[in-house]
Amino acid sequence: MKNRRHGLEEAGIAGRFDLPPGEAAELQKRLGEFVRSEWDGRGVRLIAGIDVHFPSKDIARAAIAVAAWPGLDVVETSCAELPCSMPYIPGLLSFREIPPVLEAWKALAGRPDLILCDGHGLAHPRGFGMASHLGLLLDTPSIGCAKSHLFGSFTEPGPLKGETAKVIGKSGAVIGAVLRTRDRTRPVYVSVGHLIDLENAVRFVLGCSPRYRIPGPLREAHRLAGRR
DNA sequence: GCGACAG
DNA sequence: ATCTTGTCGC
Repeated sequence: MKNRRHGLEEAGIAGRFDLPPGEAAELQKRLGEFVRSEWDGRGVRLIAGIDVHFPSKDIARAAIAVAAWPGLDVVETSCAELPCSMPYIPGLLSFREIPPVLEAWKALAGRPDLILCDGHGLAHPRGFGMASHLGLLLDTPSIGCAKSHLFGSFTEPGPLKGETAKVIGKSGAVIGAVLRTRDRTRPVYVSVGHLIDLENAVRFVLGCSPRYRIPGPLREAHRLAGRR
């Protein structure tokens, strides 16, 4: 776990999203060293839900929905489109989806305190999923909230809202949580992105899901990025 | 070698 | 992710 200064030194390569698969995977391993999984207790007022849609084979459209916490009213939105930098390769999703997200983020008037990502964070083959990649680049606390499993072993959580089960990595460490956000509905997969711990990540995802399986901000971003 | 594989 | 309406279940 290196410090921010080293991160800045690697900024040049850190901003590359069109690398060959092998190089992208190597970069993930290096950048993963900068990820912090501790929450500093900062106050949260704005949560950004981020999602990316592909209106055509080679166009990526990102949408950000900024919601107030804990009320969840959407206070701002932003969208941006860019040509795809890479094809979809399991484990390298961030290299395909982050470019337009960075554009949409720049256009935001407010500065979100927390990012909710449609994908995994530490629960990833190299411990550096999209939520971690984005959180590190934006130096903002981030949470991975995926709709399906990618990496690690887990058991089924109980059937009621709020029940969880651990996701265990190759080393035996807890790398994520399977969380039921609605009674008798498929769970979501929560993991640390950056600058937060798993317990708080689960707490925020649950707090953002008063009614539906998908957290409000993510649901809204998905709707904004989708077909028009 | 075989199966798994975020969006 | 995308191609796509109605329909079954809580």
